[in-house]
Amino acid sequence: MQEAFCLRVHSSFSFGSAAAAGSDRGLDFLHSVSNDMKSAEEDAYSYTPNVSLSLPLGMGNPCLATQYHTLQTSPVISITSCQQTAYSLQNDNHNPASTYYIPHGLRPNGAPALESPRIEITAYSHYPEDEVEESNSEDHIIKRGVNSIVTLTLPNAAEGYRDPTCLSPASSISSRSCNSEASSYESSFYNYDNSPQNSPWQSPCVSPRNSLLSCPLATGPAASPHHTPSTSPQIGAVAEEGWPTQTRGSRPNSPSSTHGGITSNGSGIGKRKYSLNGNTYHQTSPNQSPVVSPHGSPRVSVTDENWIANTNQYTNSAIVAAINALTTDGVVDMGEGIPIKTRKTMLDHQASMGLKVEPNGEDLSPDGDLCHDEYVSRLALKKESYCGGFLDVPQHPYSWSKPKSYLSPSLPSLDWQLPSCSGPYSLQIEVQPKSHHRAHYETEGSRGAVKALSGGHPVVQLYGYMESEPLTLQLFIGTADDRLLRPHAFYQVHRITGKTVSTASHEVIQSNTKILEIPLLPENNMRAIIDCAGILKLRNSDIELRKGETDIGRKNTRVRLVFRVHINQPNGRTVSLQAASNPIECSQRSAQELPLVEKQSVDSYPASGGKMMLVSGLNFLPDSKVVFVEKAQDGHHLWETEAKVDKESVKSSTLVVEIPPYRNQRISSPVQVNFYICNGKRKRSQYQRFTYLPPNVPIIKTEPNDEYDPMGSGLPVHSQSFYSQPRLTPVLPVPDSEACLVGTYPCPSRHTNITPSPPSSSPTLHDLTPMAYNKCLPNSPTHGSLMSSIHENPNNLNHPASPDHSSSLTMLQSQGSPNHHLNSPGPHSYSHIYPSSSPSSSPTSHPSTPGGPAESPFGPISSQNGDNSPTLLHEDSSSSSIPVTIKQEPRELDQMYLDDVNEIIRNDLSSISVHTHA
DNA sequence: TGACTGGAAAAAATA
DNA sequence: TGTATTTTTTCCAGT
Repeated sequence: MQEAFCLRVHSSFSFGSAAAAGSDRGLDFLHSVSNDMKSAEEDAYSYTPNVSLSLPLGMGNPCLATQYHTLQTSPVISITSCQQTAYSLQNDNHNPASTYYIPHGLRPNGAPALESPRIEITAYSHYPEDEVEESNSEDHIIKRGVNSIVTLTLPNAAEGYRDPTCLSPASSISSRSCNSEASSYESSFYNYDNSPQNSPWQSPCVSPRNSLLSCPLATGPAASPHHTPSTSPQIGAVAEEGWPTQTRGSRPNSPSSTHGGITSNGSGIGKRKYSLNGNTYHQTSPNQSPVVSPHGSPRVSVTDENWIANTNQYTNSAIVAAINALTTDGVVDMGEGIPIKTRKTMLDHQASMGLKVEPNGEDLSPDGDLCHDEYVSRLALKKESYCGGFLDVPQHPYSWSKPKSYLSPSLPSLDWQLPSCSGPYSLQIEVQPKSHHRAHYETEGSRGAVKALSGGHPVVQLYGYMESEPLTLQLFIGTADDRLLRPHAFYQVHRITGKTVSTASHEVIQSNTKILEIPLLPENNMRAIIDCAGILKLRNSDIELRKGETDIGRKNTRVRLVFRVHINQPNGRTVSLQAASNPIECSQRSAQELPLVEKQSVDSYPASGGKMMLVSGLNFLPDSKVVFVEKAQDGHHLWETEAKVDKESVKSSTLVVEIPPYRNQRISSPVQVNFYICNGKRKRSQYQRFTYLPPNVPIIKTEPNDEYDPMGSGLPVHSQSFYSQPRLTPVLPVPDSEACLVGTYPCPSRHTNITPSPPSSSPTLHDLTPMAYNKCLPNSPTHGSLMSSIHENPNNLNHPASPDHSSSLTMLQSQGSPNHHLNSPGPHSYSHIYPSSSPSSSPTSHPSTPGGPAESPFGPISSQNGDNSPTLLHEDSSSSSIPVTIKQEPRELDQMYLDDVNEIIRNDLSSISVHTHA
C-alpha cells in the first residue's frame, strides 16, 4: 500500500511553539497581531511571510515519487512530509485519477486560505476522483476514509460539516434552491445518506426549510427556480449547490437578518469577525463550537459516525498536534482544530468531477457524448435528483460538439494549478478583460459581459492544436488574491446570451463552480471571443455561512477569468492547460475609488534607492501617496516610508515615484518589501512587491535580454511587475515512467505573430530545489527574490525528483506576494499530461499581466515562460533538449540564502519587539 | 420588452 | 453601547 500525505504547516511563528502553545494561544496571538494591522484591505492583501517548519513525518518522498502534481499543490512551504504508507487501497496503478495530485491541503477551491498560520495537509489521493464520485456513500466513505487517514485532509469532513438538519443561513427560506449552499456539498459528494433525514439529496423536498431540498425544481424548468441568476434573481440565482439563492427583497438572506433562528441581528450569532489576512476571524455561528472537537464542529452536518470515522483516521500524532496548534490558512477556526480549508478541499476535489447538470437532463451537447452523459447521469445522480433544474440553461442555438477530453472524469479539479502551455500547446488570453467589471447580484439584472479594455471582449486562443476536432474552452471565475488560483467562492461566471453575443456557450457545474463552456473551433483558429461571460456576485453572507467555506467575501472583490482546455492525446493522455486573466475588480465602489496598480517599471533596486519608478494603473490622484512598507512575518510593520511622488506627472493612470532608500543600506541579501498607492483612508491599492537589493550580492537573474534593466543593475525590468507572481521553476519529480516533467519547453507555436507572453500566460513554477526550500522562510524579506532566483535557477531543473522539491515548490507558491492578487499567484499552473492511469503534471505559474498580451509581466521570465514556455516537465521532454534561459545559480547560494534568512529573521525579531507596540 | 448601465439609497458590517 | 464609516446589496431610472 502506498500512502502519501503531506502536511504543511504555515505559521508566522515557529511551529513548535505554536504547537506547544496550543492552537488557541497561537491563534490568539495571531489575532492580536493581525488586529493591529491596518485596514482590512491592507490585511487582505498584505503579504505575510510564513516561517515554515519541518515536521519530519515523512520518509523519503513518496508523494513525489508517485505524483508529480504534488509540487503544484503545495503552495505551502513549511512542512511537507510524505509518507508512504498504506495507500494501496485506493491506489490503483491503473487508476487514472490516482495519479493526480489532489491538493487536499488546499482550500476546497484550491489554495490555502489565509497566510499565516496555517496547516495544510495535503493528501495525495490515489483514489480516482471518478471512483470517489461514483462510489456510493458507504463505499465511498470507506475508501475515502482510508485515504484520509493518512492525509489528514479531512476529506469527508467537509461534507461532514454539513448538517442537513441544520439550516444554513444561506439556505434561508428565500434560498431554497438547490443552489443553496446547504445543498452544495452534499450534492457533490457525500454521505448524509447514512441518515435519510440528513440527506438533502435523498429527500430534496423533505423540508422547504432546508434549502437543499429545494430540489423539487430539479424536475422541471417550470418548477425550477433555477434559472440563470440574471433571469430570475428571485430564485436563487445560483445554479449550483452551494450557490445561494434567495428571494428578492430587502436582504432576505442576510445571515443576520433573514436566517431565522440563526441570527437575530448582525452582531449576533452567526456574525463573523474576520479579516482577510490572518486577522481576526471568528465565526460564532451557533453551529460552530469553539471547542476543538469533532462534535463541536461548526459543521454540524457531520454526523458522529462520519466524523468519528474521519477523525479516527488521523492517527499521526504529529499531524494532529500540528492541526491543533494551527489553523488553516490563517483563518482561525476556533471551533475546530481542523483546518477548514483542508476539509473543504477534500470536498471539492471529490466533487470536482465535471458534473454536468442540465435541466431536465437535457443534453446540451448535440453530439451528446454518451459516455459523458451516462457518466454524468450516474455520477450526478444525486445532484440532479435535487438540483437537476439548477442549470436551467437554454440550449444554445449553436450546436457544437463537446470534446471528449472534457468528458473525462479524471480531469483536474478546478483548484489545480495548470500551465498555460505544454508541449506544442499554448492557451493564451490574447485580449485581456478590463480591470473593472461590476458584477451583478442575483437580485439584479445582468450587467453584461466582461469587456476588454479596447471595448471589445476578451479573446482566448489555443495555439499548437492542429487537429480538426473542436475542443471545449472552459471558463470559470477564479480568485485573484495572493494565493493559488482557485474558483472564487463569491463570484460565478454568468452566461450572457443575446443578439450581441456571438459566442456559443453553455453552463456546467463542477464542484460548486459554474463553468461556461465555449467551443474552440479549428475553423476559428481555435480562437474564441469571450463575449458571453458575465460575472455574478453571490452574497457574502450566503457563501460565508456555507459549511466548509472559509474565505470571506468582504473586500474580496477581485477575480480572474480562468480558461481551461483539455486536449486528448493519441496516447490516451490528456493535456490540460489553463490561463488566467488579469485581475478584475468587481465591486462598484472599488472600481470607482480604489487605486489599482497594474504595473511598475522597476521591481527591485539597490537599497540606496533614488531611482524613479513609473507606476501605472487606475484611479491615481494628484494626492495619491506611495508608501513602501516592510512587514514582519507576523504582519507588524517593520518599516514604512512614503515615497516621493512626482506630483507634476501624476495622471489617473500613471504616476512617477522615487524609490526611497531602504532603512538599512547594508543589507546583505535582497529584502522584499511592498508598496501601495493610497488615495486616502481605506483607499489603498493592493500591495505591490518590491525588492531592495544588496550592493554586491550575487543576483540570480534571467538571461539578459531586452527587458533587462537598462540601469545596469543587472536586474530585469518588470514592465508588468504588478502582476508578478511567484515564479516557479518547474522542477517536478518524475513519479513514474509516465510522469513527466522535465524541462521547460518553449511554447511553440504561439506567438508567431503575437506579442510576447500575454499576461495570462502561466506563471512559471517555483523551483523546488532544496535550496529554495530551506531559504524560503516565510517571512524572509528575501522571499520575493528567492522566488525569482529560484525560478531562474537552472538548478531547479536539475533537481527534479528531489522530495524536497515539492515542498520547496509548495512553499514558494504559498508565499505569494502581496502583489499577487494582481498577479496573483496566479495559477501556478501545472500542466496535466496524463494518461488515464497516470497523469503527469507540470507546474507553471500564471502571471497575470494586466498589461495585455503584448506585455509580459516578468521580463525575462516572460520570455521564457511568458512565452509560455511550459515550465512543466513533460514526460517526453528533457531539460537537455529544452532550451533553458535560466541561468544557473551557484549552489553556494543555498548557504547564502540560509544565512540571509537567518539574518533576516534576527532582524525581524528585533524589529518586531520594537514595533510590536508601535 | 429586456438587457445593460450608472447612480445611489438602504442595510449590514466594521472601526 | 452608540456613532461614524465603509462595504455590500438592493433599487431605480435611463439607454
